[in-house]
Amino acid sequence: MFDVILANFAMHISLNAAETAHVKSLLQHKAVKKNTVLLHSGDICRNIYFVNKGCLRIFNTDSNGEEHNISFCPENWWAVDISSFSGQSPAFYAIGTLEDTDVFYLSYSMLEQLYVDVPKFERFFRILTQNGFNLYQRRITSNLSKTAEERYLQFQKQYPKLEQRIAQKQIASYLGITPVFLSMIRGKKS
Amino acid sequence: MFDVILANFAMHISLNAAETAHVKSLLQHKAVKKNTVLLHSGDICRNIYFVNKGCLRIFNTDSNGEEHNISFCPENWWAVDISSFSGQSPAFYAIGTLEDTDVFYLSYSMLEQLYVDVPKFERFFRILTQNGFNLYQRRITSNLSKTAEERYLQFQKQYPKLEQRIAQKQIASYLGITPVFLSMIRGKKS
DNA sequence: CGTCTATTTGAATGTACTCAAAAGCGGTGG
DNA sequence: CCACCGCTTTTGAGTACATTCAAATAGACG
Repeated sequence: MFDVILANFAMHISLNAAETAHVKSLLQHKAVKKNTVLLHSGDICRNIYFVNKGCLRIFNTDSNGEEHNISFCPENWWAVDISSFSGQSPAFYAIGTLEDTDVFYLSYSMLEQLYVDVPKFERFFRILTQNGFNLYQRRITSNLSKTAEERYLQFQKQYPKLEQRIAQKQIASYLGITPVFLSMIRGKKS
Repeated sequence: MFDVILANFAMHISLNAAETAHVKSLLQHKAVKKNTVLLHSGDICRNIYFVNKGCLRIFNTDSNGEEHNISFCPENWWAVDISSFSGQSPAFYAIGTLEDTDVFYLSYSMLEQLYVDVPKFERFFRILTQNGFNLYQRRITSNLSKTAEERYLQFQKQYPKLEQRIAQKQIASYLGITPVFLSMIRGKKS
């Protein structure tokens, strides 16, 4: 049950038995059906989610009512609107499921508690934020310099096998192109 | 001399006289000529820079030799390749001046020291990273949904007056368009 | 002042979009 | 289990946004 998330923690910090037991006691779990919204844009992001199974997306709906996916979160990824969560202010982004999904989550107050009880989690989430920062930075760079087709190939590398699990229109939204154009890109290589 | 950077710290943390004196003693200062590279891509990013006066850019040179600006850092901004700095590993990005620039900077070891001596700086730089994370996230979202012209108008808002200080080709590189096309956009509104 | 680089302008091209219609696929109810 | 409905994907034609190439003009710096 907890093995995936404990392995995730272990990527950046080492926990002893007591610390492991403590974090397990704070973690909450939820099974969520496909196409459910966990966080609505404008609401306060009260939880930080870890995907144990399934897939989330983080997206924004623009003034024309069009949704733009900024990130996919399959197994072993964390999802949060960092600005909303850290300031407990209204969210710019929404978070929703693309498949039936199992998440672990920590509320804001639980995480604050965890920081006090096991300070090394400060380090863990700092590294997580830095990695995300870096990932987005590079994504901007590659968006500046690459064509839609190149970005599509990069998506395939970054999210192996995910393409088979989610709708094309979700991928198109992530790439910043229309579903029609993505279909053409995919068509011409076979 | 230190007033701009102290005001910057004060945006997120409060320092007493002793703490202020301590951080002043750790901060190093450098005046750098226009068009100088402070960090070369591939080198290890050993310092985190604060722009006291002038303007930096953070950029990457792609495989075709083309430079892509990911960020401008005028007065009151911080500049660093966060991945390189935090891991003391080779940098993906380069950092250079667009004007004669005055920077304060902290080396990696100085910052580690500062974290030990004045732990609230952990908080300060965590917030800085979160803000950057958020900024880049939103930039990706807006790049997905907006035309070059809309992004240009957004650039003007985000960096007031900066347009007059730096070359058009730098702005075009930031927007992800050619200098030729930026010239056309600018031409048609007058 | 002269040289080098940046910017402007114009023409032709390519990349990606819109609109429209057809085909495919998934879920639901009979 | 099959038929139907709604949504997603494909395909095609025409269009708009942005690029490349080229040449002329303007600016910056020694």
